[in-house]
Amino acid sequence: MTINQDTFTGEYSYSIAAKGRVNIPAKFRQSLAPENDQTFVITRGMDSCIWVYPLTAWQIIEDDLKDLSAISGINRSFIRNTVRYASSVAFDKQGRIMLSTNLLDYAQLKKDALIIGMVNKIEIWDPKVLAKVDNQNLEMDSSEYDELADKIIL
Amino acid sequence: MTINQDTFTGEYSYSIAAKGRVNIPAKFRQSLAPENDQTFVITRGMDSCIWVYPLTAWQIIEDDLKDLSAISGINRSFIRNTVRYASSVAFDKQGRIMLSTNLLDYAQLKKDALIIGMVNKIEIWDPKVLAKVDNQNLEMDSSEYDELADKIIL
DNA sequence: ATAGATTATGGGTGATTGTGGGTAAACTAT
DNA sequence: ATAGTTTACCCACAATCACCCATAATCTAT
Repeated sequence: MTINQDTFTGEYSYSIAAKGRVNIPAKFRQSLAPENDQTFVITRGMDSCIWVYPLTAWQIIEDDLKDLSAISGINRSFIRNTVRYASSVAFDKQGRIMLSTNLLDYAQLKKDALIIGMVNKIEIWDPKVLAKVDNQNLEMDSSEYDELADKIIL
Repeated sequence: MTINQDTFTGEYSYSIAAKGRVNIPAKFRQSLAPENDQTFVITRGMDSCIWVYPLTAWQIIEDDLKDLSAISGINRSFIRNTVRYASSVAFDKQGRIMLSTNLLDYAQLKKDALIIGMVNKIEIWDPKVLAKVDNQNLEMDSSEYDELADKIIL
């Protein structure tokens, strides 16, 4: 039973085969709404990881970007940086997607991959890289964390 | 599976053959709507790059330009600079288009070309030139950038 | 506990794509 | 008109990718 359509939670660890393919957890595939055509959009995340969006979610982002005029230089570089590394991928019969070497390098992925549900999107991490980032975040001032706690009631 | 008709994302690197031909990435060719007749319009970009539009998208731009009054000097020079270097090109059986030496010089293209999907259009860059422009943008005031990021939630 | 179904992971093959070059037609300039 | 140059179109090869099948591991249900 899935919680919500196009909503992802939980952590899964998979291995990346020689061809650069990773499995999308079965649960995530099931919660992907049918109108996505078994297709995700993968791109660079803001941390050293890969972001994976359901196709329809990404289309909304694209529509927003289309409204930005290219006459403004800021708009141009924003658009460029946002879509530059994005590409759509459908998963194969075994439920895997192919990752480009560009994205693999960016996320420092080698053999093992950690796949994490991030509500509206999915993140793919190298386990060691994520551990490092986690430690850094612990050292950060926790006041910002408290601010968030006011907004979201757990 | 393409994301949207006449919509382009992702980065591809190609080489420019001796004849000044560049490949249009297969994915871009597939997402080009059939009514474009395999034809693009290429012109100078506002950065040091080449802009590539689907034919039908360019026709809309031309219509918009027609509505600008020629009484204003700004309008006249805007129209002139926009249209001056534009020409339509169809890609050959291998999916390549020919670039004029004029455009090649303008974008400082030599051997390698970086092709970037910019949602409604395509950009062709020399890798080094783009790297330089990227750095400049990083140094720019980021407050406007943050504003955009607030509007478009990734 | 066992059988059946589902899931994860590996490999193989044909089709597609990128890239180089070749040839004939079209265009330019003397 | 003719020689030289450019352009359009075609073919060929190598590398890559999409698709299919096979097997092992895991989960589900009785």
